[in-house]
Amino acid sequence: MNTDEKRASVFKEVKTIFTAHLEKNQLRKTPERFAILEEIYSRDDHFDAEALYIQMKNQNYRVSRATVYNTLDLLVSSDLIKRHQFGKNLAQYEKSYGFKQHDHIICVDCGKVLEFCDPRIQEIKNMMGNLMNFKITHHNLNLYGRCTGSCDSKPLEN
Amino acid sequence: MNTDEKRASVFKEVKTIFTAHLEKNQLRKTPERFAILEEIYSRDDHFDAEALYIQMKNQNYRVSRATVYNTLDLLVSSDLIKRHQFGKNLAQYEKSYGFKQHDHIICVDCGKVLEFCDPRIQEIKNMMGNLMNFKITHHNLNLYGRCTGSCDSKPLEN
DNA sequence: TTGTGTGCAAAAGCTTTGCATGTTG
DNA sequence: CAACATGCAAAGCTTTTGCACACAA
Repeated sequence: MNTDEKRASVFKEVKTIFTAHLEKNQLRKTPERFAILEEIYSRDDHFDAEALYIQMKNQNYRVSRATVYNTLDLLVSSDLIKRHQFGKNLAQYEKSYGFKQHDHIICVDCGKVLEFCDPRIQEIKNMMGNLMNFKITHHNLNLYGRCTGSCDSKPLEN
Repeated sequence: MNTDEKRASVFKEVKTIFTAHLEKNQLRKTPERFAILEEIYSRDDHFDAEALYIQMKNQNYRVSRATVYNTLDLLVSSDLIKRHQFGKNLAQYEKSYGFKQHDHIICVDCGKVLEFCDPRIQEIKNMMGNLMNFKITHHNLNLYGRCTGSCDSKPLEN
């Protein structure tokens, strides 16, 4: 299966999941919602709401920011995307279906974001959930630092 | 030593640290900066910039939001306070001097924030720093879930 | 005295909301 | 056709910035 075929197949699956979620919550299956889902799953890496909005506009898809924000919330509820705030007042999102749960290392100089997995996180979640009497649903672990050598180490403006 | 004496002694120490930081960076030791530091260390728990600003105002201390934000940045640089974003577009801060490094469990229903420590985090930081060639400076680990029973489980408005 | 810090208000940036219109079920 | 979703623009909220004045060094 080539990349395009794989993308098409993944999109079919997430569309099914999203449809189920909409039906379960008696929400409407509008073309905008599926167009946004498709746009997100056609790209890689992290993005913010404005970037997604611009992307849609660039493809001459008529959509409003309100709908983008609304749909992002729905997709987070559906567990199809994840929302992050890497220390700034700007929400970042990433698609999550079919990807292993992972955490992030962020370079405070160049803003680069790498991903990693560590099974100890799950152990901590289980243990702390029991200890504190919490039903843990999700988590965020961000490690911040400087990527020695591999970035030019110029501090970011924003 | 009673609570007030302890507070006074802690404030003396953080004042020394802050003074050193200001001098090292050739910044001015203004009364506003120390008043804000004192206000922060006279209270417990997490707070946001606006709450701090209001607190100062309520005590008839004449200070501006600009100065509050400026000073919060300085205190973060001095490692005297920590900045968090618990999933919302609002920075939260907490004093950190004299407190053990810790992470947070947040109830998504009632907003309650608990703290915990786990030595495995440090191991993960060391391991990932080496693996990814990062010099890790700090991290955030937030566990989100529902505090079963202990909260009234009414979802928060904001 | 000099230039950094402050207060104030305006501006900026991200997100939400109100309202009229469109469209799903 | 009735309720919900959308588009658009305005408003909301947190944070930043510009400018004149104050004050630390």
